[in-house]
Amino acid sequence: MNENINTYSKELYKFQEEHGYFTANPNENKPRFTIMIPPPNITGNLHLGHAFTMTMQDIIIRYKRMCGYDTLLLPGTDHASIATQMLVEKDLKTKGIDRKTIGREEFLNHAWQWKNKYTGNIQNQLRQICYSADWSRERFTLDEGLNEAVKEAFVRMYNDGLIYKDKRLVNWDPSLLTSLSDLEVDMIETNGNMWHIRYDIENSDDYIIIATTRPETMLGDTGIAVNPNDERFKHLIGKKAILPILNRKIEIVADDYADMEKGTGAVKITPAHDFNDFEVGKRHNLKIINILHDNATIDTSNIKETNDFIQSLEGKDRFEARKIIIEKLKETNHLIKIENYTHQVPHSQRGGAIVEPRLTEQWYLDVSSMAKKSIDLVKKGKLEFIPKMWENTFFAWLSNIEPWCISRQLWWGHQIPAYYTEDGKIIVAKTKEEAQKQAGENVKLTQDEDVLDTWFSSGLWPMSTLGWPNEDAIDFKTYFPTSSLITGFDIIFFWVARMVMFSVYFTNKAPFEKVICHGLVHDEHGQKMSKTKGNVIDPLDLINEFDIDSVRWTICTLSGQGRNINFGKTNVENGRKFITKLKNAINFWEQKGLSSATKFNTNSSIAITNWIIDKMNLAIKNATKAIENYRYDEYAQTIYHFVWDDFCDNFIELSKSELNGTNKDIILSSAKLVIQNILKMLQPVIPSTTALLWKQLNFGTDTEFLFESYPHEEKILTDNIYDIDWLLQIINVIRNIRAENKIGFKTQINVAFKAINPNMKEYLNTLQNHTNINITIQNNNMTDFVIDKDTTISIEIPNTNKNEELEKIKEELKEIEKHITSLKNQLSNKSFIEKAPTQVIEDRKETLKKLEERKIALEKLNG
RNA sequence: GGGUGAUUAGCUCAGUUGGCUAGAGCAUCUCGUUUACACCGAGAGGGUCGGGAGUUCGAGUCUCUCAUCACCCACCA
Repeated sequence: MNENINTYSKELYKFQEEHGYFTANPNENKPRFTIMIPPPNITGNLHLGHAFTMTMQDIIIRYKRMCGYDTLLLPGTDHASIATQMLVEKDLKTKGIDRKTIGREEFLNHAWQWKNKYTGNIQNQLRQICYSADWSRERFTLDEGLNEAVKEAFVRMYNDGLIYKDKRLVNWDPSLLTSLSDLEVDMIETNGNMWHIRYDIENSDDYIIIATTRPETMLGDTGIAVNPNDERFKHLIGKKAILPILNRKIEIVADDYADMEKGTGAVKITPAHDFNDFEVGKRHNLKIINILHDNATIDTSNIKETNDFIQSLEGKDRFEARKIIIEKLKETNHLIKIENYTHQVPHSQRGGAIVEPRLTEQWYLDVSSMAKKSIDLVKKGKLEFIPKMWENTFFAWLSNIEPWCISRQLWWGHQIPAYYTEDGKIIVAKTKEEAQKQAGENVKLTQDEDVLDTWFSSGLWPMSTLGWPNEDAIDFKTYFPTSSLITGFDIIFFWVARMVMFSVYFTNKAPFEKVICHGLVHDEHGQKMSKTKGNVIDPLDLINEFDIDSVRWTICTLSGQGRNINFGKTNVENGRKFITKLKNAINFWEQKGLSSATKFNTNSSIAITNWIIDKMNLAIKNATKAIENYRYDEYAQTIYHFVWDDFCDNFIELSKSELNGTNKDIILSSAKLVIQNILKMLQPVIPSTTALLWKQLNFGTDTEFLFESYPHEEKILTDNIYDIDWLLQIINVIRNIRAENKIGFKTQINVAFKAINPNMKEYLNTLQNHTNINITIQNNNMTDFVIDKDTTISIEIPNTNKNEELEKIKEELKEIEKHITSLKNQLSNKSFIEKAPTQVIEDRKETLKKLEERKIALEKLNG
């Protein structure tokens, strides 16, 4: 029992993995239950959030395995194109290597090395948390099969006209030198300035003032927009303004985009560097002048109105140029006002560079129709979100979705299967050979340099990992669509929506039946975990400090339905306490001779064994309901209370006085059954501890314990169930009396007792002898060992001389009277009687009756 | 600006379709080593369920409204 559970856990897992216990078998004639891992990025080690989501998956898989399913928990990792490339580049930089000098191929070698290292770490970590995954089916988003799937998907969608190339503004990361999708851009509130700049009107003394947060973009201004209804500027529409410094003449146009309330009401238009301006420019045929290089330094080559000052800006960083231009505007008296201004500025999610809209040619995927289909699928109930509220989020995003920019100017990823002839013709094909065939033997082809957005391949994950595009693959036929997806709500857009869209498009089916969205891990006070706050908890540290099962148990108890999972070490301490408590309880039974217990037999039972079996049945019922509904917290809580309150505090205490008597074996056999079922119910959550106990108690083999069948409710003769709450009351009252030495205490317990209890007399005698307390039975309908329902037991301790208890009785009387009055009022209310369901009325009457009995009893004691 | 969710005991949270005196864990206080367990046991205190209004025989639960907080989406004048 003192074996180090972490060590044991590793050995057990190793054995089970090596013997293929986690391996799915499509040939078995069993129902299927499949979960795909949300593939972790190979950018680092697993964090606590991963531990949560993976443990939740594993719990349900282990549960289903016990329920007789052929389970598949498919593991794998994601190449995480942009994030990984960034880290590999950074890593190379520390070695003094620049990616551009070593070239694409060499760089990819480094990236693969990186991949192998981190995949290894991740695999080990998953094994350490007992993730019972089918490693024979492990996949990586850049492996051969997935490459095949990605190419197939791309070619098909291209041929269907959904994938196309387009030149338009795109979110550009000037640090990583790649395009980004809308989702990869974070708007961050930033303190900045609003500069008011005067633009003079051509051939006039008049002028117009515009406000901007990015004055350097004026180099690319080709117009000014005012609202057509704005009286202030109506007279200027159609006239030309003179751009300061450059003296470029730009047109003043009327456009609804100009908001009269915002800024000065007049807005400068820079079509090459602002999404809205681009649209305005298109409407009014304004020129597009690009003024930035790809790394966001000033590019003067497109500026016709150049001069020495402009020349001096060439190659300067955008923010430096901003300062210089502001100074110049001050000098020339064009700067009217500087305001402090907080606004949302787009930052790259990776690396944090400020994103610039940039005019480039990129590949886009038109997702509008698959988005619609995906929405329908959920609305029709073919795909269910748990909790349901996330469906709204899903709908909201999909119902106004823009074309998805899928190309990235990176090396690490799926290279786009598009080939160009020398005269610029595009051929899209899965292989170069195929493209060559289409182009003709002698045509020189070069493949598109770009790679695909990493989410393109993860979007295909549930299909590609099972063998798609080969729809006859045995795994695909057997395990697709999968059962449940368990993941954090933060990737509903990035990942879930994309998987649904692709799956709907290619198979007309949802890729899973249910999506379970859990909250994100925060610290114990609900604060986000971050390195700067110093509140990050490493799951491996936790496992070392406590143990794997305590951690898994804690994860289970905390996995509620909320948005935040508040996690503190105290939680794990409590988890460990629970497991210790269970071990101690089992230890008690071992000492009492559990090993010699015979098989539990319904026919030979006594009050307390029936009671505990009844409680056990209730626990099994509630636990099953909870886990079936993915209510991990309720699952854990149900078992917790059953083990701690019913099994330990009450059953053991009740049994103690019986264990020397004739009922010993009956009690031991019921204890054995209960322990077995507790271990089984806990196996999905704490697989190692339960397996070890299973072995040590000689219930069976520990390594195969995970295949034991999940407990079912045990049959009891229904007329033989005892309500022994009163017995517990007696025990506790006596303990309390002894504890507080309350001499002169009188109390009375009403018995709602359903049937014969053959041990009654013996039990009471034992208690009397042990405690020197008088126990008398009132309302004496008792013939020897029978207690009727209305029997009242009173306990009395001699030497009445304290009135502390009398005070308490008086207080309770007051409370009861209040309650009785309110119940009586309710029951005499005509509308209540007419409208309330009969069950409710009956319940109220029953309560009233009980209360009145209690009142009489208390009054007697009160004297 | 649009949306979603939250607000219940000192803290962290449960509370299924409205139904008996609103629960748990932790924390606090009192008492206690009795046949496993001090990683323990017995007990106690602590809540006008964010404010207000409405529907109902009955509201923590449904509707409206206000307030505060969190998150998501959109927005670089």
